[in-house]
Amino acid sequence: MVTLKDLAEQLNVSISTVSKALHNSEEISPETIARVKALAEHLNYKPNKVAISLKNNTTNTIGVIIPNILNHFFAKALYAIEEEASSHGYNIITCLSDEKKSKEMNSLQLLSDGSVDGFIMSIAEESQIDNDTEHIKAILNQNIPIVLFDRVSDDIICDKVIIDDFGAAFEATKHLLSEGRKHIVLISDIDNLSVGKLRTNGYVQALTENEDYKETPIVVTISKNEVADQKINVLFKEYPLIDGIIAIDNTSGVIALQKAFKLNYNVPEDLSIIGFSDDNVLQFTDPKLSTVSQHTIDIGKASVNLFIDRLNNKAQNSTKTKIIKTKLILRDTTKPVF
Amino acid sequence: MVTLKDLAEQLNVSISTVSKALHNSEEISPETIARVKALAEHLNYKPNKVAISLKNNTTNTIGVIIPNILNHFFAKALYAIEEEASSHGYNIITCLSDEKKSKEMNSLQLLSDGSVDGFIMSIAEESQIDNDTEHIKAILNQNIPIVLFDRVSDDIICDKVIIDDFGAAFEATKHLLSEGRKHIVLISDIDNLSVGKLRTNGYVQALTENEDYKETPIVVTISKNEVADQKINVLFKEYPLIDGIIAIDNTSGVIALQKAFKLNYNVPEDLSIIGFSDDNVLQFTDPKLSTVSQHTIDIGKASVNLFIDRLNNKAQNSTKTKIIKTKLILRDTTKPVF
DNA sequence: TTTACTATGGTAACACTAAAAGATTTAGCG
DNA sequence: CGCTAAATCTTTTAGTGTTACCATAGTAAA
Repeated sequence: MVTLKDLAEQLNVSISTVSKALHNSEEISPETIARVKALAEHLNYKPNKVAISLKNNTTNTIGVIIPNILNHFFAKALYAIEEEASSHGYNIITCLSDEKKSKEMNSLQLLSDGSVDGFIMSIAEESQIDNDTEHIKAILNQNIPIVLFDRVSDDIICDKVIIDDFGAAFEATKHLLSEGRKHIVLISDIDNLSVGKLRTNGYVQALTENEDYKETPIVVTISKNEVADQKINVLFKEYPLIDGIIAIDNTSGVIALQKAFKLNYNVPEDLSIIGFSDDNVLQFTDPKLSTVSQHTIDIGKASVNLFIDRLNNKAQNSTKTKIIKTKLILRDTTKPVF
Repeated sequence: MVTLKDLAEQLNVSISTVSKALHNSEEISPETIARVKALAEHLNYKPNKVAISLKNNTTNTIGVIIPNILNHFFAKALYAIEEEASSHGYNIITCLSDEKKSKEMNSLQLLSDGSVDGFIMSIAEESQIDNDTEHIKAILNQNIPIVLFDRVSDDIICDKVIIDDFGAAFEATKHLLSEGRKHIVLISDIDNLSVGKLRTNGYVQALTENEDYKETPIVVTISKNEVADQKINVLFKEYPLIDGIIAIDNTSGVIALQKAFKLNYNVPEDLSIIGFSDDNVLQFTDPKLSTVSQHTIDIGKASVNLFIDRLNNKAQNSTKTKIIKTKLILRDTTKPVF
């Protein structure tokens, strides 16, 4: 790479003259500025980012730790984070925790060596199950900012971006009740996660506070080593009266719809289904799945903006939690509202 | 962050003594080493990555430019790249070109300021359509290494990782012929891309070199602003005799299966379908889609390894192209082989 | 000649490491 | 014992690319 030194030598001026010239300093004569810029242009000079980072003690880089990039929600969040970050002149270093605490810890450790100005992350499943977030707090104690999104922890005091998980599930369940559904089941493969628990609570709350609803809430959880297909098949067999499904994770709704179709349920006449999927799954379903839209793009953007606010005001010791609104989008797997 | 200077001051020794002690230099007395290490540990000292990068003129960071992270193939490739890179001590800075030449160019420009040691990338659709890759060549001319994967260009001389797109489609088509299919249609929403063209050629070649096959090849292309659903519905209407489908992109196969099912085709008795999807879509299909597996993980890993080889031997001026084997996985949407 | 200004140069600092130099201790030997 | 040579340990210096700050040379006006 071409350096200031190279330019200075070729132009027979000092390094600091070159530096000033490139910054249009008024101390430097117009002719010199022109000469310097011409050569810089010609040799494709670029200020060395690493040197500037060292000098300024800031990298303009955000460490982004994602639990599982193959989950469409996180892929979309990453998309939004990248877009918003790059529009603000930030690069992102992506780390994938693979839902493992060890990898999460490792990434935090490694990148807190000055590689990044801070982190945007969603907590790994394993960390949530163990309820062990010491490694995250340790980073915050070093005064390195972190923004948590989606999967958060009350134990960690930092800026956060979440959706109203309880409210979203509550509203979706209310909708099924308003359709007159009497046997509403919740399906979840994220039972371990904070968001999963909150959504389940919302569902339960909606059912219990409805006086006409007689059934006890039924929560079907699908764990890592179970196959959703089979579990859902069993569900239909065990609860043939089922007439409403809330699927609170990314994929179960689609699978449930598939199975219902195979088993000749009439959707939405006999059975309504609401998923938490993003619209990417719609291409795979017919009829189109009604979903709770999480506005993932907004989540990503808000995370970046909170992060940048924090950098600009590190001292600020009150933290913000931004709640992104969800939207219940009724498509073809629920009855239309009148 | 704690620096060597901080440690030196607290211990009343020089900075270089501290540095050497931490590197277990034999020049330093065991007691001093112990004292230094104890304090370093206690204060959680970490060598500043940026300073080391400046000194060594290497960042241990790879710039990864992905056209579309919402495409499962690329998400999985990124997953593999991250995993392999981090296991070799490299970080990745992720940029999303969003299929746009301008964003791709921008990312290359910005990161070639010393932020990364080189790039692993797949060419944006727009760059491929315009057949304009000057911006990529410009980086190579600056002696910054690039590994291209999946979407490559013959114009660019660098290390590459690809699959045998022609051969994979050829083989899949051959399989349908061996089933005795007489009306085989190819569906593609990646008609613009190098890989799309190669796969199409493979399909055409398989058909034309088969003497018993009478039909002319039929290629249904789905462009960005068309809806796959509708286009595929039209396909079935226009070619009711259709008995074989090769879907060469990530999603069309699943959609075709959906539609076929709706239209009461018997799969695989009356109609066989082979997709190029990754196994993530299987959860959404019943019967399970037969696919060409691209071994995406291997593609990602191979890219990283080629990249590291290149860094270790920058001078080497012959370039390598690694071809990752594909595998035709016959599931339930094709007839079993006897 | 002093003052004021213009244009440029030099130095230090960011955190680190390699190489050279310096200081101190130890060993060896007459 | 006393001196030197060798061994051991520590410090200084320089360099990575950049910029902020301070210094200086030269010129022109007062």
